[in-house]
Amino acid sequence: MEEQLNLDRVEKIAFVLKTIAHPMRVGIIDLLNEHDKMSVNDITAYLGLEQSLTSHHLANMKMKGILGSKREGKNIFYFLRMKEVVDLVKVLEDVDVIVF
Amino acid sequence: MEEQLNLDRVEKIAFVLKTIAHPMRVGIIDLLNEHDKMSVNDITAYLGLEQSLTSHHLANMKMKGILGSKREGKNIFYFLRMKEVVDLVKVLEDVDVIVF
DNA sequence: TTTTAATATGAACGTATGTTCATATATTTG
DNA sequence: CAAATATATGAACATACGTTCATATTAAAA
Repeated sequence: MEEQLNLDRVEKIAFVLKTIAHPMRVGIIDLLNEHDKMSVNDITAYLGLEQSLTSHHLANMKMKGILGSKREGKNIFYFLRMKEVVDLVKVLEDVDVIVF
Repeated sequence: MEEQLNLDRVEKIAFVLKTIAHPMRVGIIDLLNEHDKMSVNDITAYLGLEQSLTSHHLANMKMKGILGSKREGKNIFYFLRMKEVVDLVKVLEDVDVIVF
Protein backbone atom coordinates (compact mmCIF):
# COMPACT_ATOMS: atom_id res chain seq x y z
CA MET A 1 0.00 0.00 0.00
CA GLU A 2 2.75 2.44 0.91
CA GLU A 3 5.02 2.80 -2.06
CA GLN A 4 6.89 5.89 -1.09
CA LEU A 5 8.34 6.81 2.23
CA ASN A 6 6.24 9.24 4.23
CA LEU A 7 8.88 11.10 6.17
CA ASP A 8 6.59 13.01 8.53
CA ARG A 9 4.90 9.81 9.48
CA VAL A 10 8.03 7.81 10.28
CA GLU A 11 9.55 10.77 12.06
CA LYS A 12 6.54 11.15 14.28
CA ILE A 13 6.51 7.49 15.15
CA ALA A 14 10.24 7.33 15.77
CA PHE A 15 10.01 10.44 17.92
CA VAL A 16 7.61 8.82 20.37
CA LEU A 17 9.50 5.53 20.39
CA LYS A 18 12.73 7.33 21.11
CA THR A 19 11.17 9.24 23.96
CA ILE A 20 10.18 6.12 25.83
CA ALA A 21 13.04 3.84 24.76
CA HIS A 22 14.78 3.75 28.10
CA PRO A 23 14.35 1.26 30.93
CA MET A 24 13.48 3.85 33.53
CA ARG A 25 11.03 5.60 31.26
CA VAL A 26 9.31 2.31 30.57
CA GLY A 27 9.17 1.85 34.33
CA ILE A 28 7.56 5.25 34.71
CA ILE A 29 4.93 4.37 32.15
CA ASP A 30 4.12 1.13 33.94
CA LEU A 31 3.79 2.92 37.21
CA LEU A 32 1.60 5.70 35.87
CA ASN A 33 -0.54 3.17 34.15
CA GLU A 34 -1.32 1.58 37.48
CA HIS A 35 -1.64 4.75 39.52
CA ASP A 36 -3.36 7.63 37.72
CA LYS A 37 -0.96 10.13 39.21
CA MET A 38 2.15 10.00 41.27
CA SER A 39 4.54 12.34 43.01
CA VAL A 40 8.14 12.68 41.96
CA ASN A 41 9.22 11.33 45.30
CA ASP A 42 7.21 8.16 44.94
CA ILE A 43 8.35 7.65 41.38
CA THR A 44 11.93 8.18 42.48
CA ALA A 45 11.57 5.62 45.23
CA TYR A 46 10.03 3.08 42.92
CA LEU A 47 12.73 3.48 40.32
CA GLY A 48 15.53 3.60 42.83
CA LEU A 49 17.17 6.54 41.12
CA GLU A 50 18.40 9.90 42.29
CA GLN A 51 15.76 12.58 42.60
CA SER A 52 17.46 14.75 40.03
CA LEU A 53 17.69 12.03 37.45
CA THR A 54 14.05 11.13 37.88
CA SER A 55 13.14 14.78 37.40
CA HIS A 56 15.12 14.90 34.19
CA HIS A 57 13.33 11.86 32.80
CA LEU A 58 9.96 13.23 33.81
CA ALA A 59 10.65 16.66 32.35
CA ASN A 60 11.75 15.05 29.13
CA MET A 61 8.61 12.99 28.77
CA LYS A 62 6.44 15.89 29.72
CA MET A 63 8.02 18.22 27.22
CA LYS A 64 7.35 15.72 24.49
CA GLY A 65 3.71 15.28 25.38
CA ILE A 66 3.85 11.82 26.94
CA LEU A 67 3.19 12.99 30.49
CA GLY A 68 1.43 15.85 32.21
CA SER A 69 1.94 17.26 35.67
CA LYS A 70 0.00 19.12 38.28
CA ARG A 71 1.19 20.74 41.47
CA GLU A 72 -0.63 19.94 44.70
CA GLY A 73 0.98 21.74 47.57
CA LYS A 74 4.56 20.69 48.00
CA ASN A 75 4.19 17.83 45.60
CA ILE A 76 4.03 17.64 41.87
CA PHE A 77 2.06 14.77 40.47
CA TYR A 78 2.77 13.31 37.08
CA PHE A 79 0.29 11.43 34.98
CA LEU A 80 0.02 9.80 31.58
CA ARG A 81 -1.14 12.12 28.89
CA MET A 82 -0.45 9.93 25.85
CA LYS A 83 -2.16 6.74 26.94
CA GLU A 84 -1.17 4.93 23.77
CA VAL A 85 2.30 4.36 25.17
CA VAL A 86 0.86 1.76 27.49
CA ASP A 87 -0.03 -0.32 24.45
CA LEU A 88 3.52 -0.08 23.21
CA VAL A 89 4.72 -1.66 26.39
CA LYS A 90 1.99 -4.28 26.25
CA VAL A 91 2.95 -5.32 22.75
CA LEU A 92 6.45 -6.16 23.91
CA GLU A 93 5.41 -7.76 27.19
CA ASP A 94 5.71 -11.34 26.01
CA VAL A 95 8.13 -11.03 23.16
CA ASP A 96 11.28 -12.88 23.82
CA VAL A 97 14.52 -11.14 23.18
CA ILE A 98 18.19 -11.54 23.87
CA VAL A 99 19.25 -8.22 25.33
CA PHE A 100 22.84 -7.02 25.16
CA MET B 1 -0.24 -4.87 40.43
CA GLU B 2 3.45 -4.23 39.94
CA GLU B 3 4.82 -2.75 43.11
CA GLN B 4 8.48 -3.16 42.49
CA LEU B 5 10.44 -2.44 39.39
CA ASN B 6 11.26 -5.50 37.33
CA LEU B 7 14.56 -4.50 35.74
CA ASP B 8 14.86 -7.36 33.26
CA ARG B 9 11.42 -6.64 31.99
CA VAL B 10 11.85 -2.91 31.41
CA GLU B 11 15.29 -3.46 29.94
CA LYS B 12 13.98 -5.95 27.46
CA ILE B 13 11.19 -3.65 26.41
CA ALA B 14 13.43 -0.60 26.17
CA PHE B 15 15.93 -2.61 24.17
CA VAL B 16 13.45 -3.35 21.42
CA LEU B 17 12.04 0.17 21.43
CA LYS B 18 15.51 1.61 21.12
CA THR B 19 16.33 -0.64 18.23
CA ILE B 20 13.47 0.60 16.11
CA ALA B 21 13.33 4.21 17.35
CA HIS B 22 14.70 5.80 14.21
CA PRO B 23 12.77 7.15 11.24
CA MET B 24 14.53 4.99 8.70
CA ARG B 25 14.16 1.87 10.79
CA VAL B 26 10.45 2.53 11.13
CA GLY B 27 10.39 2.91 7.36
CA ILE B 28 12.10 -0.45 6.98
CA ILE B 29 9.54 -2.09 9.21
CA ASP B 30 6.69 -0.63 7.18
CA LEU B 31 8.23 -1.83 4.00
CA LEU B 32 8.92 -5.34 5.22
CA ASN B 33 5.45 -5.53 6.59
CA GLU B 34 4.07 -4.98 3.12
CA HIS B 35 6.56 -7.08 1.22
CA ASP B 36 7.57 -10.32 2.96
CA LYS B 37 11.16 -9.92 1.85
CA MET B 38 13.18 -7.27 0.13
CA SER B 39 16.64 -6.79 -1.25
CA VAL B 40 19.03 -4.24 0.20
CA ASN B 41 18.97 -2.38 -3.07
CA ASP B 42 15.23 -2.00 -3.08
CA ILE B 43 15.16 -0.99 0.55
CA THR B 44 17.90 1.54 -0.13
CA ALA B 45 15.97 3.00 -3.05
CA TYR B 46 12.80 3.26 -1.02
CA LEU B 47 14.49 4.99 1.86
CA GLY B 48 16.59 7.23 -0.35
CA LEU B 49 19.71 6.59 1.70
CA GLU B 50 23.22 5.52 0.82
CA GLN B 51 23.72 1.81 0.37
CA SER B 52 26.18 1.64 3.21
CA LEU B 53 23.94 3.38 5.66
CA THR B 54 21.04 1.13 4.80
CA SER B 55 23.28 -1.87 5.36
CA HIS B 56 24.26 -0.58 8.76
CA HIS B 57 20.65 -0.15 9.81
CA LEU B 58 19.73 -3.58 8.51
CA ALA B 59 22.69 -5.25 10.20
CA ASN B 60 21.78 -3.57 13.44
CA MET B 61 18.18 -4.74 13.37
CA LYS B 62 19.23 -8.20 12.33
CA MET B 63 21.77 -8.54 15.09
CA LYS B 64 19.11 -7.66 17.61
CA GLY B 65 16.62 -10.17 16.32
CA ILE B 66 14.16 -7.84 14.63
CA LEU B 67 15.05 -8.89 11.08
CA GLY B 68 16.37 -11.94 9.34
CA SER B 69 18.15 -12.25 6.00
CA LYS B 70 18.68 -14.79 3.28
CA ARG B 71 20.99 -14.70 0.32
CA GLU B 72 19.61 -15.45 -3.13
CA GLY B 73 22.29 -15.15 -5.73
CA LYS B 74 23.73 -11.69 -5.80
CA ASN B 75 21.00 -10.33 -3.60
CA ILE B 76 20.37 -10.53 0.08
CA PHE B 77 16.78 -10.37 1.14
CA TYR B 78 15.72 -9.09 4.50
CA PHE B 79 12.50 -9.95 6.24
CA LEU B 80 10.72 -9.34 9.51
CA ARG B 81 11.54 -11.83 12.19
CA MET B 82 9.95 -10.08 15.16
CA LYS B 83 6.50 -9.37 13.76
CA GLU B 84 5.37 -7.64 16.91
CA VAL B 85 7.20 -4.52 15.87
CA VAL B 86 4.51 -3.90 13.29
CA ASP B 87 2.04 -3.47 16.11
CA LEU B 88 4.28 -0.90 17.73
CA VAL B 89 4.10 1.17 14.61
CA LYS B 90 0.36 0.66 14.33
CA VAL B 91 -0.23 1.89 17.86
CA LEU B 92 1.38 5.21 17.01
CA GLU B 93 -0.17 5.55 13.58
CA ASP B 94 -2.91 7.95 14.59
CA VAL B 95 -1.47 9.51 17.69
CA ASP B 96 -0.89 13.14 17.26
CA VAL B 97 2.35 14.57 18.31
CA ILE B 98 4.38 17.72 17.97
CA VAL B 99 7.79 16.58 16.81
CA PHE B 100 10.89 18.68 17.40
C1' DT C 1 39.24 -15.03 -15.41
C1' DT C 2 38.42 -10.18 -15.48
C1' DT C 3 34.70 -7.13 -14.70
C1' DT C 4 30.43 -5.72 -12.83
C1' DA C 5 26.77 -5.77 -9.39
C1' DA C 6 25.18 -6.30 -4.66
C1' DT C 7 26.19 -6.05 -0.14
C1' DA C 8 29.13 -5.77 4.17
C1' DT C 9 32.55 -3.91 7.12
C1' DG C 10 35.26 -0.85 9.90
C1' DA C 11 37.42 3.39 11.13
C1' DA C 12 36.65 8.10 12.01
C1' DC C 13 33.97 11.73 13.54
C1' DG C 14 30.28 14.72 15.11
C1' DT C 15 26.19 14.99 17.70
C1' DA C 16 22.81 13.36 20.95
C1' DT C 17 21.78 11.23 25.26
C1' DG C 18 22.13 9.76 30.15
C1' DT C 19 24.08 10.79 34.41
C1' DT C 20 26.03 13.40 38.23
C1' DC C 21 26.57 17.22 40.96
C1' DA C 22 25.76 21.51 42.80
C1' DT C 23 22.40 24.84 43.21
C1' DA C 24 17.88 27.18 42.49
C1' DT C 25 12.91 27.56 43.23
C1' DA C 26 8.53 26.82 45.43
C1' DT C 27 5.66 25.43 49.20
C1' DT C 28 4.67 24.36 53.79
C1' DT C 29 5.59 24.37 58.67
C1' DG C 30 7.34 25.96 63.01
C1' DC D 1 10.39 34.80 58.52
C1' DA D 2 13.67 30.77 59.04
C1' DA D 3 13.99 26.01 58.28
C1' DA D 4 12.54 21.91 56.05
C1' DT D 5 10.65 19.41 52.18
C1' DA D 6 9.75 18.59 47.31
C1' DT D 7 11.11 19.40 42.93
C1' DA D 8 13.63 21.66 38.94
C1' DT D 9 17.51 23.32 36.49
C1' DG D 10 21.87 23.69 34.22
C1' DA D 11 26.65 22.77 33.47
C1' DA D 12 29.95 19.21 32.75
C1' DC D 13 31.22 14.93 31.21
C1' DA D 14 31.28 10.28 29.37
C1' DT D 15 29.27 7.19 26.35
C1' DA D 16 26.28 5.79 22.69
C1' DC D 17 24.57 6.48 18.15
C1' DG D 18 24.15 7.91 13.24
C1' DT D 19 26.62 8.98 9.31
C1' DT D 20 30.25 9.06 5.83
C1' DC D 21 33.87 7.22 3.40
C1' DA D 22 36.90 4.02 1.70
C1' DT D 23 37.48 -0.72 1.06
C1' DA D 24 36.38 -5.77 1.37
C1' DT D 25 33.63 -9.72 0.08
C1' DT D 26 30.64 -12.51 -2.66
C1' DA D 27 28.30 -13.96 -6.67
C1' DA D 28 27.16 -13.55 -11.48
C1' DA D 29 28.13 -12.38 -16.15
C1' DA D 30 30.94 -11.33 -19.96
